[in-house]
Amino acid sequence: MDLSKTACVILGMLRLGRRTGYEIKALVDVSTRFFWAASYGQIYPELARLEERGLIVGERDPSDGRRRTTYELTPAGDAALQEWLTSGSSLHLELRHEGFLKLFFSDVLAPDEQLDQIRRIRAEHERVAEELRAIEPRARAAAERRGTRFPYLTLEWGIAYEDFLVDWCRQAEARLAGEPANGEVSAATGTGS
Amino acid sequence: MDLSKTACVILGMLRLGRRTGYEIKALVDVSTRFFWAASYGQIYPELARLEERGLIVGERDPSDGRRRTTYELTPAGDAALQEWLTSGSSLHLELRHEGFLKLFFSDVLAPDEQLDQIRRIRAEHERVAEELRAIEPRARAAAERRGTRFPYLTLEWGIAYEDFLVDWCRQAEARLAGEPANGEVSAATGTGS
DNA sequence: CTGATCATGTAATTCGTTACATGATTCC
DNA sequence: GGAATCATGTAACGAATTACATGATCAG
Repeated sequence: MDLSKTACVILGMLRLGRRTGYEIKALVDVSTRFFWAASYGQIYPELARLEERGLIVGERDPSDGRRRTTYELTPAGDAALQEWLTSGSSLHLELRHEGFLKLFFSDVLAPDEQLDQIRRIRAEHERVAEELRAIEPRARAAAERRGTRFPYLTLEWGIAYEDFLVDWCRQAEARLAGEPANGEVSAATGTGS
Repeated sequence: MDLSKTACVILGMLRLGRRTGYEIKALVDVSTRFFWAASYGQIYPELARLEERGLIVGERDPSDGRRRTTYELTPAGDAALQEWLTSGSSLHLELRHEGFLKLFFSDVLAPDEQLDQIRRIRAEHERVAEELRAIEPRARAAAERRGTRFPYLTLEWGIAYEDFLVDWCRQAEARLAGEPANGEVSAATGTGS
């Protein structure tokens, strides 16, 4: 079938109910965004392609004036979603983390700047963790209303994930602050393995 | 200065010593790849641009036959690297995780397929964790040889990160296997909070 | 009546991967 | 001699963001 990942996101979101492109984008922004983002520039063209392929159907709201098209899955679209979900093909996995990239090269910095580097990473993840916790009540309500379980589970994961990163930073900061900048200062003590 | 992230990777790698494009790519593949990847299609054009801007200089190996150009930082390149490292501009942070995307939509699957979904995520991270552990001895040796600390620290992070993901999956699997598919079967017990 | 939100779209650009082409050298 | 590795590049493509343009509706 070769669907783009954006197409899969759209099919998945429509499986939860008929929606406009605008609504899909808004949903993505409070749910999958943290592990799979999507922008208008991807969503609208993809909606057109999916309709052309018969995987979704759009219905133009007759109340003309503000134009508005809600889409829903066709049986073929539902099948395509199921196929993607159950196919064992290799999972796209990609991380781009500028904070750790900077940290990787931080040997050339002064000790206090090195610490700052980690603190900045931590601040970033504290911010995201907060963002996720702000979403949590809504997600819980949606789960009960819709009788779904996995959107909430992935949110729990997101919170645990951000908390892990924050904790790791804290520990690294402590280690870095505790140990001398490099082996030279207290070479006598020796760091055993 | 507006450098591309690929440019920053190159400057950082050259800061560790003079290298060819090929060597930079090989280094990236065993170090930053896990949080910042780069391909030949990015590296070679970027090397040309950086030389044009005077941030690096290439020296063509005179032993012609196999052509080979090693690059090193200019003082301007070194300054540009420092500036990027210490600038407080917002950090690019992006995750694309198809496994969790599938998990998000997994309410439509049968219970055993739901479990498989998490197992596939876990298998993936177990694989990466192994990969990182295989790199560890080389990284430790390189750290001692070069007297650097942060490349090794980020590797430690990578291992802890993958281990965290594996653990989370294991726990989610246990929860999912333990609890009935949805509230209907044993609604009497009630899931407190 | 004004700003926020709903709503749809496109164009330009950037970023990045993949595949291919080429050829030398080194190790077995 | 042949396979693996070293080495450099480019062309085509795909993925994604950003900025822009447009306009309706709704809440205050």
